[in-house]
Amino acid sequence: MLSRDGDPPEAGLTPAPAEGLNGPQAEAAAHVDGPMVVFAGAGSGKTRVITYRIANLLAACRVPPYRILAVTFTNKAAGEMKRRLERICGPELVRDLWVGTFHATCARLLRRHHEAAGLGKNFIVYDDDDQRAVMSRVFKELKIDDKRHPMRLVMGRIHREKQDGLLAADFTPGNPTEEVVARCFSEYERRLADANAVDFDDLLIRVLRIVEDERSAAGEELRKKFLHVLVDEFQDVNQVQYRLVRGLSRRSTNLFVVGDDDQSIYRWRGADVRIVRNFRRDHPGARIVKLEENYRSTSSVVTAALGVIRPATDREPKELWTNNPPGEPVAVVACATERDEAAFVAERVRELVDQGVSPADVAIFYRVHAQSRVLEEVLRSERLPFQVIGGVRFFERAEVKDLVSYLRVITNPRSDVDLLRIINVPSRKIGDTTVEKLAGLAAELKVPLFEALEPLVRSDRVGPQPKKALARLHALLSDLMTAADTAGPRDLAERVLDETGYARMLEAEGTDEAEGRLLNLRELLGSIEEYERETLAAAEVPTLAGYLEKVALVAVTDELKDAPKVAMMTVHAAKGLEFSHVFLTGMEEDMFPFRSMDPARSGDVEEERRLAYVAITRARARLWIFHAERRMVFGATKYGMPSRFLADLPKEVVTQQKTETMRSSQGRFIDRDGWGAKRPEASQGAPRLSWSHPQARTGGGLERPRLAAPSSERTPGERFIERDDDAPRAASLRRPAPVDVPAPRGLGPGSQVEHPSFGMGVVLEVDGSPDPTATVKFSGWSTKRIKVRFLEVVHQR
DNA sequence: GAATGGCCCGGCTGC
DNA sequence: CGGGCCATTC
Repeated sequence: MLSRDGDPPEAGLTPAPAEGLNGPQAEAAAHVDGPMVVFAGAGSGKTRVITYRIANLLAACRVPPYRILAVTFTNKAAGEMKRRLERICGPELVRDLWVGTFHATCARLLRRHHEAAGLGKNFIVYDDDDQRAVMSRVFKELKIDDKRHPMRLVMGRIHREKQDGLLAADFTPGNPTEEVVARCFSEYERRLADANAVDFDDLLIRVLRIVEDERSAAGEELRKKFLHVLVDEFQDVNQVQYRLVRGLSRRSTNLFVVGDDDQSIYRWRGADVRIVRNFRRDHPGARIVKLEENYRSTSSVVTAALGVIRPATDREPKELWTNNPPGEPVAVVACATERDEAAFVAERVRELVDQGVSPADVAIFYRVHAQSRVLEEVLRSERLPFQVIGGVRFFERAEVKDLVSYLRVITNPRSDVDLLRIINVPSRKIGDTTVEKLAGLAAELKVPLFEALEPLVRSDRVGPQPKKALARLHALLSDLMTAADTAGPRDLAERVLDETGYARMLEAEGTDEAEGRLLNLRELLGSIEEYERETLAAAEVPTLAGYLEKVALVAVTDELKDAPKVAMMTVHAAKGLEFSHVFLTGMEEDMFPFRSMDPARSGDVEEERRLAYVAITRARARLWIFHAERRMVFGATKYGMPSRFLADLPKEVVTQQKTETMRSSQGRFIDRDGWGAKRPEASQGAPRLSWSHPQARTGGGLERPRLAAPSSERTPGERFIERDDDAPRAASLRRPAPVDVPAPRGLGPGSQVEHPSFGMGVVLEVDGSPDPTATVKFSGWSTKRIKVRFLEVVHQR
């Protein structure tokens, strides 16, 4: 259960056993040898099982924490699991556990083994945006016509290859289009390598390649490192992730996975349900446990969920049940428009809040982000506090990315896309022409753009004005790089804002928009500060690289704050969460199940069905499901009939309702029953377009002031940054071990030291030899014996 | 070299 | 409907 801390059990519901676990749960937590798969139905307490299993491994089996790896689906889930474990086992043991997402875990392992992966130490992680920027440079250089070969298709293809663990060298083109893909693929790879950067897929593939390399010493270390590997949400792993955990657990054979094939909703990004279904086949002798009792929801909700999932084909046989009382029926609400829908939602939320329900116990789900806008507008006008998860994400905002790019250039000057991003922001009179000349020279010299700056200034290829501008930029960045050696991440960020003139540029603008951007930057500084605090609290050294890594890997759900606000998110983002009151909007054919315009990407109705199941099972006590007669989709009015999934809801647990608007307009497109309605024929057309309701108006007076005063943009609804308890423990990057400095005298037990590969550690003992060796306990690693001269002393005892 | 306005095209879910 | 790209203009 990933609910917020301290959630009280709903009135009338049986809480999960307070102490100990029920039969199957206990079995899953206790049998600690060999492979094991747990089929855990929604709300059956799987997080609890994993948590207790780890506690058991630590306390009863005395497994060293740094030899346990637990892979979670989000950073937030990792943080919550750690917090729960701390309460059971105490912070000492928990600190050294490896708990994190696939990506965060791989990033951390890759810091240690960057050499085996052919990466520089301070490699950075490129997000989608960066990947696109790189690829558009590739297209330019290879002179590929974006019309004939749309970039997103090329990138999509490469992405799919990489999800199967394949790189450019493994790709054999079979047709002219693939020919183009192949060329882009290798050029893209080359550019990332030159930039000392990896993308999300690389993060996993690089580690996988090391793990699967029989001859590599690093591979051997990784294969031996973990005595226990546990994976949550196993139904959503892809082939690369599966091979990874197989490799990491091959020696120990202690691979423990928990999943629910009914909740597999990420096939579109490479997840493969067959992996969990075939687990037994792939692991002969694997123990199987099924958790089928739902502790979370009322029986009405469970019954509704079962109705939706039962028609699904090809499921692992299992039967979810609950002892909980029926509670309130599920309300299915017919609405006229999306605005009508939003108004009804807001009204109900208002009632709940007035009755004393915390807004934090309420969530609004939708299939696609685009649906959130109207809901936001109405909730804002009702002064209901809310937070939108995902959508235009904080770290994707231009100003935030700008500052992050500055910081990345400073840690890793080889990153061309970052330099290009900020080369003329704020305006320095370095335009396209100059940039192209710089790129040309860099290509000739075979150096990164940054290193071509000085040569270009010395050359006579550019005029005196650009020369001056380029020289100034070079001096500015060099200064900041020097400053990075001593200043902490937060101070450095502040200096960047100040010395680059970025802050001044925004202040000078004086618009509300600029004001908002400044506010976001301040928030970014706040997040760096928080990172510093958390890292120090964990007795580690905050580094810019550590922060940047964290930034790159925040997941949407990590953004959910513990705040008394209604949470609004896509159903995908809702996975793993639970709320006492849930509003599920947009349950119409073509919307949910979603149907893409592009027949090539026509969705998978089975997956949509599972998605609906996930949505329903998030609700503990009350669930409302909405469908609207018509809805504005991409600027055009679309008429939708109720989703087929509504017809699968058992009638006995459902009440049907209509909004006020629907009642007054006699629900003209919905038959009396509410479902099985026909899509209105075009011939019925004319009157419905002229039909007008004050709320149905588009364009008049209800527009949201998009760039309006930032304060009103942020409250009561706000988009914000993550608060993540799982700070990565990256080694210091800009401080090489002081090889020629004599070992500090008096370095005794208890001293805090830092090592470039292993990160922070505590000295247990030091021998008295002329070139002393220290025994050091590193967080996340076993105790190591290391020459003192390779250690940097952080705190001397 | 920068700023502005028009136009086209995509149009989901996300680490 | 909205973002990104291009052409035009200062």
